[in-house]
Order: sequence, then C-alpha cells, then structure tokens
Amino acid sequence: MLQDKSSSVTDERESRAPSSQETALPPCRSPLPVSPAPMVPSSSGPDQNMENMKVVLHERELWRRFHEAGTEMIITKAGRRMFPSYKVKVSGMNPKTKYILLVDIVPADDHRYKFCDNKWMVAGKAEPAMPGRLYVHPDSPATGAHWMRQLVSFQKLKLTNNHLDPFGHIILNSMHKYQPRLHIVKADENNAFGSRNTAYCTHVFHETSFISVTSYQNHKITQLKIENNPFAKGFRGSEDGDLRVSRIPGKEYPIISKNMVRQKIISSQNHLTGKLRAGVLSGHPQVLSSYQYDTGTPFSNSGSQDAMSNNFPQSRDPSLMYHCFKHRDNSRHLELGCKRPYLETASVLSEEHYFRSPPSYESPLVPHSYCAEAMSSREACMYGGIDTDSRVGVADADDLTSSPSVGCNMWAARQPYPHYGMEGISYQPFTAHFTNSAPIAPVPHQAPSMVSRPQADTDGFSLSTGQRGLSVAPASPSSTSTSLVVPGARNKAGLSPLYHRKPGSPMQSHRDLSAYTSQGTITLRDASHQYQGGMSSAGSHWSDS
DNA sequence: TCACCTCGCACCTTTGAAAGGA
DNA sequence: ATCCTTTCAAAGGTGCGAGGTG
Repeated sequence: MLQDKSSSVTDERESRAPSSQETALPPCRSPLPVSPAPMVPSSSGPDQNMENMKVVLHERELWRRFHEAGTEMIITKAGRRMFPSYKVKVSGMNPKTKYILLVDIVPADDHRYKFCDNKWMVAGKAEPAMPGRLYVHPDSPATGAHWMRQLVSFQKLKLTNNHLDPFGHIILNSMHKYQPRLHIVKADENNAFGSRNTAYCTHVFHETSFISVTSYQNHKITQLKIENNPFAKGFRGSEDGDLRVSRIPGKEYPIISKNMVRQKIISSQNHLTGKLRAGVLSGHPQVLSSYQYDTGTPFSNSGSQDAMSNNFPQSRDPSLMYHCFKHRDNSRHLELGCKRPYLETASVLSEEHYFRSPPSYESPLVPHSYCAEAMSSREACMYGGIDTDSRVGVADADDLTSSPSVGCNMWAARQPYPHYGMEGISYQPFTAHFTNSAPIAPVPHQAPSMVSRPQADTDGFSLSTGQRGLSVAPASPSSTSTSLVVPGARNKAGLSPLYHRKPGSPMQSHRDLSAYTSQGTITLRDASHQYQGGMSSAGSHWSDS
C-alpha cells in the first residue's frame, strides 16, 4: 500500500505538466448568506471560491482511444469496475481546506441503444433511470494537500445492472449511454457537505462517457480492454491481436473468439453495406463504426445526433440509503471497533456483508458514521440524499471537444432554475434498502463549459453542476434516488459515531461518515485513507485487425 | 429466432500478512 | 525494537463462451 502510494505520487508528479487537459474553474459566486445553517469551510480563505481549481483526467489518451471506438463498460450483477478507471489529478486546491471528492454517473441521453452493423444505433427510449448513486472517494474528506499530492483514483467504483444491488455499486441500465461526473465539494466543519452554501465544482470529461453492456459488442473495445487492462492480460495474444493461445495444459492452439468472428463478419457486411448505401468506401470496416464524438454526434444515425443534449427532468426522493460491502478479508474487521456493531445491526445477505439502512435512517437527520478502518477501498457504503433538493446542473456544452466541462457552484438559496423536461420519468423504487430518490440530470452532450453560480436550496445532500440553459430538477419524492457510495464505509447507524484506525495507519485519524446531519448534510469525518495505487494502463496501442 | 443476460471457467493481477534481514 | 524487502497464498478482476430467458 505504501508503495502504491509513493509510486502513485511519483506518477503524479511526472504527469503534472500543465496542459490543455487542465481546466480552470471560473470564479464561483459567493455563497448566499441566507442559509440557516451555512457550511463553514474547514479553513476559510481565498479558496472559498474554487476558481483556481484544476482537474486533469488521468490517462486521457487512453480514454480518448476508447472514446473514439465507442467506450463500452461491462455491467454485471455482482458489479464490474470501470476500465479505464476514472482517475484525476487535482490542483489549485487550498492545501488546508478539506474537500470531498465524489463521482456520479448520469444518463447521457434518453435513448436505448443497440449495436447493429458494427455501430451503435438508437433502439428506442431509455428505460427508467436507475436509482442514482454517488461514489464518494474513500479518502474523503481530505485536505487539498492530500488530494493534490497524488492521483485521485476512483478505480474501485463498480457498475451493476442489479436494480436491487446491496453493495453500493452504481446501478445502470444495459445498452444505455452514461456520463461520469466528478464533484469536488468543500467539506464543512463537520466534514459534511450538502448544507446550504456548500461550495463545490463539477467536472465532466466527455471522453469518459460510455455505453453500458453486459457483454462487449464492439470488438475494438474488447481489444482495447485486453491490451490495456492488466487483469485481462490472460487474453492477450502473443503477437496477433485476434489470436490467443490457449493456456489450457496440453492445448496449445490458437483460439479465435466468437466475438472476433462476429466482428469480422459484421465488419465485412458493414463494409459492403456502407459501400452500397452511401457509395462511399470507408477504407476500413472499422471506420464505419467510428463515432463522431468530436463533432457532437456520437451516434450517427436514427436521430440521436443530438441525443446527449437532451435534458432529463429528474427529481430526487428524499431518503437515505446506506450500504456497505465487506472486505474480502472478513476476519480483518474483527479487529475493528466498528465491526461488531455493524454486524449486529446489519442485514447480512451474503458472504459479502452489506448493511441496510437501519430503521433510524427513516429520519433524514440521523447522522451516519462510518469507521475509518472500514474505509478500506474494498468496502463501500451507500448514502442516499434525504430530503434532498438536489440540484443537478450540468456543465455547459459549449465548445469543448476535448476538455472537460467544469461547473463551479455554491449551495445556497434556492434558485428558480428552469426544469428539465422529462418529468414523465418515473423511477423504479429501489427496494427496501434504498428508498430515497434523487434526480440525476442527464448530461448535455459534451463540450461542457465552465459554469459558476450559486446553488439553490440544499436542505439535504445535493449536488449541482452549473448549466447554462439547463435547469435543475426539483426535488421529488417519486423519482430516482441518489446515494453516496463510500468505499470502505460501513454502517454504523445507531452506534459509535467514530471508528478508529488501526495503529500505524498512515493518518492517525478516524473516519466517520455521518450522512445527513440535522442540517441534512452528509458528514465525512477525518477521512484520511490513501487511495490505492491504481493499476495503470500501459497504453499499448490497439492494432486494428 | 434472436437479442440480451447469467454463470462458471481459466488466467491473471493485486493485496496483505508472514518471514527474514539490515 | 524498528524498518524494509521478499515471498506467498488468497482474494478478486478479466473476457470468454455455453446456456438460459423472454
């Protein structure tokens, strides 16, 4: 772990060269002084405005390559990591101020897609959005110095298609397009956020958008994953990308996957089809499947050209969710002070323990703490916005073709934003575990621009990204939920609010995530875990076959 | 029939505890 | 006693492909 940290920091330094990837935030407006419980930054000062903050997407080139091919992310019932993993380099923070970094994934449009003729096509209207969940970085809250010291990795984030997922993974619909977003929230004196006047910024890297699938559709994506993901190394061929040698003892023969064959066939068919239809030879079949992301038309046909610019009205059901999944080494937690209480109150559904929201969660004001030790990166907890009038704005999509959109906002008094226009969407109840719902604003198609404005009412946790021309969905008790996924967090409701680290922990602090204080905020107390060094993608080049 | 999903598999990396040395 | 490095087993992350489902 320590090695990972150090190496990660080293990588960090090496990759810190300013570039066009960095996005400076526009000045944020001052928080409105109307909040009855204004958040007080852990350190006041010039950084109250987050205008100097810059975020750089790590491995942007790799992301770009995936993006050009049409990124697909596998979603499974058990949860699947994203690859490339979401990592960013942050700079411009106040070193002493505590921040909370979190990621959410929102629908990119309201379409369902299918992979046909070697390209993605709109196949109909999107299914109701899944309960929105937020993945809070396990280090949160941490000082700006901490975040800036090294890469911030969200590689532990997992995606699932299980609508009843108890592990806190982000729930998505298959064959839909999504856009991850990074939120940087300034923690208040309670290491919480969500109260009014909370300063935060949202960053959207449009090249991180993807289509969720249960099995890869595009052979090019498969090859990119295999070539760059260390865990898929076993599928790498010796030289030919299309052939891999069976590692079954005694069976040394090349294996041509079905997918490869299918892709070959489709490519050939598409190649011919393209010729026939357009009378234009694209040169290589893969060209036909290339998306024109840079021009704002990721999906070329079927009227989805402007799909990502569509707006979804979504509302948020104010309630709280809180879930954890247990570290693989269950015994380890026996040493932890929080273990017993957790297990005693938790509903264990499987070997991987997860914890339901205790009855007390019915109150949005109940603080929920989590233990620092439990915040190991392999554990996750869910928090749902309670009574959250989530204001999810979306970064503008002006003219950024390769730079992330940035929103810089303040939680403040309610603003009379216009609303998204998808109020007809009804979100599926998220089972007994997750009862809250929250709006998840679809992301306007790429080209985000920086936005800064005061944020409206935030009685509860709410994330908002500024968006010119876009409105924020009003809170609604019947819409999809947004919860916080805190890796390593554990359910401690009704228990000791603090959890102490094991001796020798790098940061001798305890972490406590208390979701929704009496002000309706989410509290992360003394977060200090180092994020685990991420697996780095080698960046080997995929060779078109 | 078909598109999509689930599951088990082999292969691989990652993780962290244990052991040993400085 | 402390710190560092190495070793190793277990956990867990991959894509594949057969089979299931609606």
